[in-house]
Amino acid sequence: MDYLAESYLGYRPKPIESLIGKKGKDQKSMGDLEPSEVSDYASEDADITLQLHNQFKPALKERSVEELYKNVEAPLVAILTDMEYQGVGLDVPFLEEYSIELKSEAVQRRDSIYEQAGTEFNLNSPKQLGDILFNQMGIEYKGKKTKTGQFSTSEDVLSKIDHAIVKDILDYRELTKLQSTYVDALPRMVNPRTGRIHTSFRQAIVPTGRLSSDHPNLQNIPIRTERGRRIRKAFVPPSDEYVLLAADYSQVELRIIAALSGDEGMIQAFKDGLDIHRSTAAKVFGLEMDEVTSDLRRKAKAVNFGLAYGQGAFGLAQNLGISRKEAKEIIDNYFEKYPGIKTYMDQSIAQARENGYSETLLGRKRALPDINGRNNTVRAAAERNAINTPIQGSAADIIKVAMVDIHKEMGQRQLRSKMTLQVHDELVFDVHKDELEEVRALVTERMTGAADLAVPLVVESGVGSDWLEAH
DNA sequence: GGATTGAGTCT
DNA sequence: GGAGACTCAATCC
Repeated sequence: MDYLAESYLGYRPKPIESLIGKKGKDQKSMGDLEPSEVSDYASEDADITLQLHNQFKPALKERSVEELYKNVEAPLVAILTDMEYQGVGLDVPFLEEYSIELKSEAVQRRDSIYEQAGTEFNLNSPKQLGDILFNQMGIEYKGKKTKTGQFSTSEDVLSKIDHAIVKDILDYRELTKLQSTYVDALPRMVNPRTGRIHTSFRQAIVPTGRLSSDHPNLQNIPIRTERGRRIRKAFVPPSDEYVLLAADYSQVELRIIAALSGDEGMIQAFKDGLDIHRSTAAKVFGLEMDEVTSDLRRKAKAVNFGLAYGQGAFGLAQNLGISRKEAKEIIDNYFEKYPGIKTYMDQSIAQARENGYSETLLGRKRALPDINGRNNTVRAAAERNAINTPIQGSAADIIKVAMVDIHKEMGQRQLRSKMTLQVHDELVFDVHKDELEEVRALVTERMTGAADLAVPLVVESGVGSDWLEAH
């Protein structure tokens, strides 16, 4: 190889260390190279590829992740490429109309704010806004300062203030966020050749194994508020011969917690197909299922949710606006009723401490060098990673397996339908109307069957002429 | 002009 | 003082 390259092409192979460095921050990826640093010669590329192979082959074996690589990550590369090429349809005229609507609303809010402040200023500057509200207008400030010593004007702080100007500010923020980040930005990203939006899915960014998406990020399209949701109406199929299919895993992270922990109570709740938050509330607050109020269900839901992140009493209290004492009681009660989960979380930390890493369902590993550190804050963060990584990462493993299965089967059956997006627990497809029932069944079956856990995996799907309808 | 900060969007 | 991302506008350097 070296001989051929050098003698026939006058090329001297570069040692691989010059490209990837030995370790840590010295590492350089192909993406970091200037165009002038990238070879014009296929032989040099091939040589570099071989050297990378020689580096990574033993490294994969060392970490026992050859199967994960061979069966999941490597096949996924071409699938993501297909999805990126396929792109998604965007209804540009719809967004152009919506932009005008948002703009006129925002202007009304802005003028109202200036009038109440008695002055005009840069409303988009948190620094100027904080000065106006808490110095000039004399509104009482109850939050904590930012790390640069400024007043925080975050939604968290503002929403606790009872003042008309604050409602206008929060409204203005929502309107301008939607407009600048989505409604105006997305049409500019339409590829002139395809007339569609082509995101980039990145496979090696997130330490837990999730994908990320950028240029544009299609994994954070709004859904929570009414104004935000409307943006999803702009995501459309390629023609009227197609519809959108959206399929998502129901409560996948909580199911993974149940399965990995082996907690009998939570496993049984999922086997029985119960409303898990209601079931949790009944257990924790000592009630029958039909005695659970919406407020108690909300609290149980917050605990279930915070669980996956290693959240403590402080965080739960903050989240629910209750006292630390009450939050602690709820959490203590929770672990008493779900003892398997408490044990599992302690074990997750203990195992990470012994190994120096956390591990997912398919053996993906995340190094946690700070897990034995002396700095309490840093160590606590590593302990939360030790809890969260197997949960978030196993969910990532599972949907990736489903994507590989579905893509393969769709290819073998020569279907015209295409997978277009992945949003962590959801897959989106352009589906030809003739194939709708076949694809819906295939997707549901493969997603459901992507892992064999102690609890069932449940998939919900919807169909529509836009992304909002498909949900 | 690039990097950082504060804010806000998603799972 | 809850996990993981990306983007925007203002501001800093």
